[in-house]
Amino acid sequence: MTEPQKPDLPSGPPGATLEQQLTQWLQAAFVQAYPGQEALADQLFASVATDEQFGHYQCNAAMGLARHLRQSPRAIADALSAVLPPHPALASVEVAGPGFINLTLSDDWMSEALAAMDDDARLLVPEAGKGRTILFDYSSPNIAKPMHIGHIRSTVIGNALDRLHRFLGFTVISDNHLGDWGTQFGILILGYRNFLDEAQLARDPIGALEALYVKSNERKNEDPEWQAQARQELVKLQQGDPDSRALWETFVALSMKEFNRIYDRLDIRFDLCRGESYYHDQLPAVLDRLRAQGLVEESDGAQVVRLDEEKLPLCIVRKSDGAFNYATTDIATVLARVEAFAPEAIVYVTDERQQLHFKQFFTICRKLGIQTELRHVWFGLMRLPEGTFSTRDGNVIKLERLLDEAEERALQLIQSADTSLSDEEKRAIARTVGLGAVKYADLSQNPQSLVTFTWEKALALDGNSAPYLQYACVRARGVLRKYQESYPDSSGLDVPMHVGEPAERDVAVRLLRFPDALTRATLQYRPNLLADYLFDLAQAYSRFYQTVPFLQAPEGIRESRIRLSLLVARTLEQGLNLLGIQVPERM
RNA sequence: GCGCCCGUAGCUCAGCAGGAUAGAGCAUCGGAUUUCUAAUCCGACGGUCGCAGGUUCGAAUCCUGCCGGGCGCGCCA
Repeated sequence: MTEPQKPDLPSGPPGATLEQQLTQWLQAAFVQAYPGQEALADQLFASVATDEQFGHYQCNAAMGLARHLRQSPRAIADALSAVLPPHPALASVEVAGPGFINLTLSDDWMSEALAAMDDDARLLVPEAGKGRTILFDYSSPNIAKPMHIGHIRSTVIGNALDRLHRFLGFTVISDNHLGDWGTQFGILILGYRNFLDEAQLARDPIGALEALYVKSNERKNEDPEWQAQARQELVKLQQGDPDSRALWETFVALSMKEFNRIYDRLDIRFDLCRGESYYHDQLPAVLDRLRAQGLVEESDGAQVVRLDEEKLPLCIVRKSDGAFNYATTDIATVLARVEAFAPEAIVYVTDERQQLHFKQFFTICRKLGIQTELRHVWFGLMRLPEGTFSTRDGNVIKLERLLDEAEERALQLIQSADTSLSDEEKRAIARTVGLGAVKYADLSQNPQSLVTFTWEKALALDGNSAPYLQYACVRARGVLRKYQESYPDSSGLDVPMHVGEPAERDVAVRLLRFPDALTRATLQYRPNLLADYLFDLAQAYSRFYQTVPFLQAPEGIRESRIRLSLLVARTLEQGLNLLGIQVPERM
């Protein structure tokens, strides 16, 4: 359930992507050429050619089918190409090597397809998620602790998945499941009552709360009496003691104020912000329900669910001291979400350390008869070159400091450039560029790889980075301005999209891959696939920009290239926006 | 001990529904600006895809074992 799935790309028009159309076309031919072998048809699919010397798309299925059909791959490829009807998109279909079927798009078709893309607000991306509801659970920081760089992946990746699914037409509910309940509050309240530094609280609320927690927790670890008092405080809070409750509300309010400031800065909003406390009073009912299904046993005083059949460790659903823990809360949360929103899937975005927990609690949910797909999208832990960071070791890097630093570096770069921009404009650009760089650094790599944080990498402003993409976009838009200055009397851009020069064709072919790249990135929960695509498109466009004249080109071609540039700009901007990254007007 | 993940160029990483000579960025070196934004482009250099087996016409990609690293394994979330 936590494994990445094959993309369940919708098949067939209306609203099929180019790869889907070509795949259908190949499969139909296969069924015709090999009646009675329909079961093998789904082995045929079109994919982007590995090398453009072979064409734009290819189908490699003949080699794999040879065994099943007891024919040579070459014969199969030939038999297929013999029955393949002409395809409007293709200039040529060629069998090569051992049995590759190479497909080359026709310039005329690309020209028309680009015009259609230009006319389409969705850039030809099908609404694969229309009528479907999905809930995303991401970010989920802990109250009374600062957001540090360890929170950025869940927040940024989760938000990108959220935006991507919305664009595909899914009804998305984003929910920030705050860590706002549990044992830590007993410790914190006790610390507050004994060590409070009011001046610090006024100056730096979260820093003050964090310090209180650390100090109180240290005392707890060496002083059994203190530990007992902390437990007392927790019991008082959970029993609804007004003083305790008021303190807790203060902690939550102070933290949320800070979190919201950061979310605003990150350009992230949640539909819901239901922390663990929201489900607190539903926990006894969850235990009852587990008991009613005969799932609960007692072990060392705790209530547990055994998962021996699934070869998983047992899961504690109520501690020996009578308190509930996170597993029970998570089950309650699923039950409440299913009842309130009836989503077809609930997706959790957290780091890899929680994999076992999710396997356990997903299994229990299935035992309870929950049908909703539960999926854990996990990513590798972020660490520092010297090792894992932790609040205790005091080596955390706060998220805000990272963002400040990113903006600062972007600002320095702008200052050193010769531009006519005002200081205010420069600061605005630096904000967009710096934030984009930080987000892109996380979104452009495979989520599952472990990330070793370095300032240099997180803040890179060149190469495969957000500023590169933003810059390509800004330049692509800029040509329109120049064109209008140079040709004020032009009759407009209502011209056919010309696909002639190799550099122009490279851009055209890539533009038309946008629907496939976006759909795949979304349905596989892998924003880095979209980032890869955007970088590839931006590179192709930069080459085009550098090598092919626009304003000097003959009339007609000139307008076509402006139009192509604008389409590139729209595509890049749409893609970046779906990653949560904005594009400045100038840079 | 058991489980999950990672190991690809000097560095950081893509690629992994098996496919044609293994890609990019950074770094290094050499070029390009009377012309659309040089935060750019072109070229060079650079790899026994951790090791060893296996499956296959074909393996960086799938399977097994080993080595190295990260993380997890009943009252934290």
